[in-house]
Amino acid sequence: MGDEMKIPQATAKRLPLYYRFINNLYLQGKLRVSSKELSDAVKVDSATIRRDFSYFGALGKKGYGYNVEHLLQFFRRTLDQDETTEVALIGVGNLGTAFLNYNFMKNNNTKIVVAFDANDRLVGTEIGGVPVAHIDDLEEKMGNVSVAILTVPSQEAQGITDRLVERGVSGILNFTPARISVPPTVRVHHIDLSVELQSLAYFLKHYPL
Amino acid sequence: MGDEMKIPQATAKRLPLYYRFINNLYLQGKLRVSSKELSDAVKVDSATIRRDFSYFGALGKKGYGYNVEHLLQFFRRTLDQDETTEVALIGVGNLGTAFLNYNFMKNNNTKIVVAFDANDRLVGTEIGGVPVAHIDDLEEKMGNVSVAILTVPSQEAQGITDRLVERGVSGILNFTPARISVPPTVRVHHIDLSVELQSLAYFLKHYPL
DNA sequence: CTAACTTTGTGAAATCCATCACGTTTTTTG
DNA sequence: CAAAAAACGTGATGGATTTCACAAAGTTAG
Repeated sequence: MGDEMKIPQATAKRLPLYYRFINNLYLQGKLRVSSKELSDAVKVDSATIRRDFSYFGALGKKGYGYNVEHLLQFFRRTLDQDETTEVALIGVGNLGTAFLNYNFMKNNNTKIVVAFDANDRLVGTEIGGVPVAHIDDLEEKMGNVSVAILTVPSQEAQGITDRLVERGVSGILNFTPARISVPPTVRVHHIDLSVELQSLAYFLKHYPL
Repeated sequence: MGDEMKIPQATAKRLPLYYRFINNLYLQGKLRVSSKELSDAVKVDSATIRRDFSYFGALGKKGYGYNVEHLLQFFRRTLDQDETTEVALIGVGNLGTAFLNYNFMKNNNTKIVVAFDANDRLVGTEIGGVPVAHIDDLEEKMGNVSVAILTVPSQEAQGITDRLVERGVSGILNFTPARISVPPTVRVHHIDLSVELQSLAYFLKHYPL
């Protein structure tokens, strides 16, 4: 594993974005790309892109740019694109349903393999090709997925989280407004939709561009 | 307007989060709260919370903490909670529908007032209390909303964005994987669901906790 | 009232990140 | 082939943010 453990987190967060755009270029048949072109596409400063890539060594050639196929293969390896990460989704409400129907597998190595909900009307059905099980059977039916998407009502968030952690989940994408507590070995990414909307509104009013 | 234009962006992004938790405390009848307690609740370091608050002056009292009601009133003013920001939603697919059904107005000063889609079957209906209009009538029916939520297919993203910008929208919450181009006077926040999921997977594999 | 305790607000240090600026290498053009 | 242009990789810089750590001020208990 880790050749390079020293990649800045900010860089790591951009890698999947780079990967997607490089893949698009590849599909379009482009052979080479410069940091400037990539910058226009992903809206990240070209110097930042070069810096990001440089953490992995010299991927480009001076005066030429980057070879698209080479870059793509590199990112595929780095992002483990050949190995699918299996994901469980907890809470098949509006948002959960949207994710199940969303085709995450397009340019993506993550796949929702099972969903859980407390609503008996949903249990046993399939949504977006994913079977829905009862939340009571969580421990029994979640297999060995290590990542969970949490789209339950906030009140349930901590309780479910505790069960997920107990079951060995090591990453949680939390869409509930609740800030959940986990042991230090578990990573949580929060996506708080109303905070995003409110902070956008705040920026608009107080940080005129 | 701006008494203090010098609040760090990182702080500004946390304000809505603080607001929500302080509101919860208020509803629970708590009279005071320390930065340490708040830290446990929102999972932000207590020194960071104190620093954040300090940009607005001395909101607390040494040895005591912060008076919940006072804090709440302060944040309500600061975040313009009394003035609702009207929002338009473009693209009533799975994700868009989820947002329409989601009750954004709970502890929130933003409200989706109109939605647009190209599907004639949806046009004229109401979802989550929000009327759906045809995308062709965008200019005519969006009133003077200044914020838009973009949940259209990526291919449409740039075209719709151009029309929104032309119509005077100054903030866009972009849920499409496309990186849209806007003039420098328009603020865009990207929420890229598959990037979030992939980067979480990457962190899990490469940044063991 | 005093002593022990609590908690803020903030200098100072540390960290993290983005960007500039340019030497170097390669490509392209004439 | 020579000169001009393109574009990388990176040292250095500056800016933003987080965190430490502690004096000052207030609270609580006896």
